Amino acid sequence: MATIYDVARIAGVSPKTVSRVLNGDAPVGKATREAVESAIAQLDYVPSNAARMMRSQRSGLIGLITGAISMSPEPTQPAGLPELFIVQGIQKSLANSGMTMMIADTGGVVEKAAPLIDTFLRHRVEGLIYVAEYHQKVALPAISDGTPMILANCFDDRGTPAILPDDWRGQHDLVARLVTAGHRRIGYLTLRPEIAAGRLRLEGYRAALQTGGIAYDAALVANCDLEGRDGETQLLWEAIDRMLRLSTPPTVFCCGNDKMALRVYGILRSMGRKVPTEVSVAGYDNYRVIAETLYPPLTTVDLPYTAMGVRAAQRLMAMISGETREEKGPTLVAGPVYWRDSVTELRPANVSLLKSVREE
Amino acid sequence: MATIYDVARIAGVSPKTVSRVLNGDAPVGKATREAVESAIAQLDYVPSNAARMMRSQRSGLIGLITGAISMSPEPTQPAGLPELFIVQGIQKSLANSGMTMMIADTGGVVEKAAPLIDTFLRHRVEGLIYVAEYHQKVALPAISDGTPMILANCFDDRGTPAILPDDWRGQHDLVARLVTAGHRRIGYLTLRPEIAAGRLRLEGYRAALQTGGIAYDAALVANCDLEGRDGETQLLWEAIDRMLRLSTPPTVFCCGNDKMALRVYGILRSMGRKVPTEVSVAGYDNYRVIAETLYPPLTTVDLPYTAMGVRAAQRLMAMISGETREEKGPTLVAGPVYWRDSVTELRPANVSLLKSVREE
DNA sequence: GTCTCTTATGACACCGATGACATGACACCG
DNA sequence: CGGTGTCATGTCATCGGTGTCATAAGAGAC
Repeated sequence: MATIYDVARIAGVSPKTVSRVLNGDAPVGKATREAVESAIAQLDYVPSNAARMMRSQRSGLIGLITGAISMSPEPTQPAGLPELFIVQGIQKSLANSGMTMMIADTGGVVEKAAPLIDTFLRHRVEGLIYVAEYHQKVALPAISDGTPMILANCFDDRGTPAILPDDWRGQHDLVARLVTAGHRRIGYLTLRPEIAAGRLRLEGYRAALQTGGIAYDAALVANCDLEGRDGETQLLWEAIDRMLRLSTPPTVFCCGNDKMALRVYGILRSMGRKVPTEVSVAGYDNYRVIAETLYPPLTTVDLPYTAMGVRAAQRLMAMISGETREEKGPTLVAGPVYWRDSVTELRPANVSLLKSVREE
Repeated sequence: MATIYDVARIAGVSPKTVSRVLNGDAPVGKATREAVESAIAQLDYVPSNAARMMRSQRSGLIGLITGAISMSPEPTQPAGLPELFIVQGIQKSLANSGMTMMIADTGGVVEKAAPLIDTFLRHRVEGLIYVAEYHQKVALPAISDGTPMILANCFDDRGTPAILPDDWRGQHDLVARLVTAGHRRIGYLTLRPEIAAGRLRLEGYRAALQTGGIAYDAALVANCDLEGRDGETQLLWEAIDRMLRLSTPPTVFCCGNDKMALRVYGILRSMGRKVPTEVSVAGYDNYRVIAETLYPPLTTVDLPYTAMGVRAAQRLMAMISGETREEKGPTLVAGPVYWRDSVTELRPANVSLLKSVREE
C-alpha cells in the first residue's frame, strides 16, 4: 500500500504538502494541488487511519456490543432480531458524524462482554453502546477509563445513561385508543411480569382504564407467557375460552406482543370467532412481518427501535463532545399506535375525537 | 490514557520489556514480569492497536458492508432482517480468528458503497464482506488494491467469490419429501421469476417432480409475488381458488416463502379448508417467528443464513492467509427441510423411506 | 527601496508500539 | 579457563501520518 511519502515523491513535493492537500487545513498552490492529486490517483493512495490516529489521538470509532447477533447455540427461543433496528438507527446517526462503527457480540454470554470491551478500548473507541435484545436490566463490567457508554434497550443500577422504550405509554395509548373506539371490556393476555415490558405495559393498561373510568377486572387479565416453553398456545386457548364465557366477555383482546397475537388469530378462528367483527385483537411491537401480513392487519403499538438507536447515538455523541447540559436518567422513547383493521370501532361517532390520540 | 512508556517507568524497566510481557514473544524474568503486570494493573493500561498496527502492518480488522441494517427511509417493504443471521455467522467465525469486525451499511443506496469501502481501506481492513438482503446479483465498485472480498447472499459478473443459498436444492428436497409423503398434485405459489430465488426454486420443484415421475402441470403453478405491492392476498386467493376447483386439485400448496404461507393459512381458513387435514401447506425460509408460531407449525426449508455467514468468513480467512487451494465460483449452502405439522403424510407406510431425504 | 504581511512550502519531531540488534550475566562444555 | 550458547534486558530506528516552526517568494504600504 502506497504511503504519503510515495505520493510526495511522485508529485515532487514534501509529505506535509500532501497532507495539506488531503486535509485542506492550509492553502496549497493550484499546480501543486493538481500534481498531488494526480499522484494520489496514480498510486491508488489511501491514507492510513492508524497513523493519523496516532497523532490526532482521535479514532473516529464507536464500539457497539450486542447479544443480539449471535444468540444461544441452539436458538429455540429468539427468532426475531428486532433490536437490529436499533443498530440501524445508531448507524444512521453515526454516519452523519463521520464515525465508523465496530461491532461485536457476546453470543448471549455475559462473560464475553469484558474482553470485547477491552478489544474496543485497544482500538481507542471514543464511545461504547450496549444493545440488549429486550427491555431488561443488565450488569456490565465497569469501564475503568473514561470512555463514555450508553445502554440501549436496557438499564443498570449504576445510572449509566440508557435509552428505553416507553412501554407504559405505549400500552396506555393503545388502551386509551380502544376506549375511545368504544371498547369497555378489554381482555389482556400479558407477558410475564418478571420482565420489564410485562410490568410496565400492564401498568399502562391499568392507568388507561382508570382514565377512561373503567374498573380494573382481574378476570380479564391472564399471563400467557411461558418464556418460550411449549404450551403457550394451550395456555392462550384456555385464557381466551374462559374470558369469552364471562357474562360480559371482552370485546377486544390485547396481546403481550404481535407473536402472541398471531397465535390468538389462529385460536379465535379455530373457535369460529371472526376477527374483528366478533372480537377484536391488538398486539404490541409492530413486528411488521406479522402485523402487516396477517389478515386482517393487526392493530399494534410500534416499538420505536430505530428512533431509540438514533437517540442512543445522539446522546453518545453529546457525551463525547463533552456537552454539559447532559440529561440524567434514562431517555424514554414512545412509539405510535398503529391502528389497523383488527379492531372494530364500536362507536364510529367517536372517530372525530381520535385526533387527540397519538397515532402514526 | 497510559502508554507503554508509563508502564515501563513505573515498573522500572524498558518499554521493550513491557512489550515482551504483553506479547510473550521472549522470555522475561519472573520478578520483572510481576512488576510489569502490577504496573499495568495500576495504570489501567490498555495497549493501542493503532500503534501496534503501524509496526506490524496488520490491522486485525474485517469490514462488513450491508444494505441490511438501514433500509429505505420509509421502510414499507422490508420487514424482516434475516440476513442479520449471516452477520451472526460471520461474527462467530471471526471471533475465533481474533479479528474485529467493522460494520457499515449502504442504507440501501448502492452509491454509498464506494465511500464505505474507502473508509474501510483507510482502516486497512484485511478483508471485506458484502452481505445482500436477498439472493441477488450486485455490481459493486472494484477494489483497486488487493484487499480480498467476499460476497454473501449475492454474486456479480466479475467472479468475486460468493456464498449463496442453494435454492434449487432446497426446493427440490422439499418437493421430493412431499412426494415421498404421497403427494402427487403439488401446487406452487411462486415468488416472481425476476429474482434468483424465484427461478432456482421453481427449477428445483420441476426437477423433483421429474425424479418422482410426476408430470409438470402449469395449472398448478402461479406467480403470487407482487414485489411488496398491495393486492398479494387477493392474488393468492384467486390462485388458490382456481387450483382447488381443478378436477384433481392439489393436496399441498408450496409457497414462495413463509410470509406467503402465513397469508395462505388465513385464506384457506377463510375458505373453510382445514390445514393440514384437508390441504397441506409448505413454506420456504424457515422464518422462525412465523414457521414455529403458526398453528399448525409450518413445514418449510431452512435458509441457512448462519451457515452461509460461517462459510463466508472461512473463505475470506482462507483468502487472507493466502491459501492456494482456493475454490473457484460460488459456494452453495443448502439448508435442511423442516418437517412440521402443516403437511399430511398421505402414505404413512412411506415414512420408513424418509431417511434418504435430508431433514433437520 | 525597505518593511510588513500573506501565501506556499519544507524540515523535523512526535504519536506508541515493536523488530532488529546489542549487551551483560551465567551455565555448561571440553 | 577460554569458548559457546542461552537467558534477560536495553538501545535505537521505524511504521505513516500531522503539529509546530521556519523559510522563501511575492504583494502591497509607506
